Amino acid sequence: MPELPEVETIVRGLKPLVEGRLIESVEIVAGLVVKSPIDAVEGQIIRATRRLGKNVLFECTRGILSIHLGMTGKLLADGALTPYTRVIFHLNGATLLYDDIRQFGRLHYAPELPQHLALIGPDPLRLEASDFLARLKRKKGRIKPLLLNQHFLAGLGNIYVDEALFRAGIHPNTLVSAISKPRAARLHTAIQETLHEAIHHGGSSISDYVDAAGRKGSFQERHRVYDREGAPCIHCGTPIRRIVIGQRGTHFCPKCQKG
DNA sequence: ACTAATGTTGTAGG
DNA sequence: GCCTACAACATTAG
Repeated sequence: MPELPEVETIVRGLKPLVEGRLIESVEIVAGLVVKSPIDAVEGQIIRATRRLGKNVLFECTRGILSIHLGMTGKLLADGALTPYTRVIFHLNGATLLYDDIRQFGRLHYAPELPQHLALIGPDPLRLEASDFLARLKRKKGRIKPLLLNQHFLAGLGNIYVDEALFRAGIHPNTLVSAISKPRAARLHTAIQETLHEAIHHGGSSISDYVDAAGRKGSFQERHRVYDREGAPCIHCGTPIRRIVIGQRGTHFCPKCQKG
């Protein structure tokens, strides 16, 4: 569910509500999502809250609590408990809930940034065009699975890859080696513009996503291809097509996005 | 009943 | 080592 813009929106909402607070206790309702002894954060203060790719990081007094929301994870400040509440963080003066229907999310605690997070790729919003081009040049295969790979760039998911490729006029099946330099530069711009606009609109709420206050985003109303199979392309009117690439549903305009 | 869903990871094969 | 396909994880919605 939550890609970079959704996680960014959650972190921005959470920041003023949790930073500086003491984690008094942690209640693990369902242990499936908990991957390391996170109750070690009890008694620690949340010094900073930030996003790393699609992960939410809570930098505490003596270590880092990292949360990946999987497909249906939610972090809710002072929300109501549901049948899907998996972890409850009791803070001094606030409650933070981790809700997750499918339980694909993961919570970790460690004194240092865990290896699986230290190895992810750069943030697409902080990546210069020249660096993006240099990284692309070293890769083989098709562009869509590459953009979904968190070791290449950290934060893009299925929605924003389809949207960015549409804006750049690139067919999702295109071999990376066949993308010209100007076209790759256009892709870099398209990725950043799409992410910035999505953050501005509070992310995309397709089915589950809500921010830390429980509010939906509105960027789904501005999707140009994602979840628009059969609907007319905003540029040429051609029906948007849906195919499968790399085992993921892929949406594109067959006229505006040629190989 | 069947399929697909905003994600990641381990395994196997080319 | 790199890339791809597939299954698995658990649950809901159409």
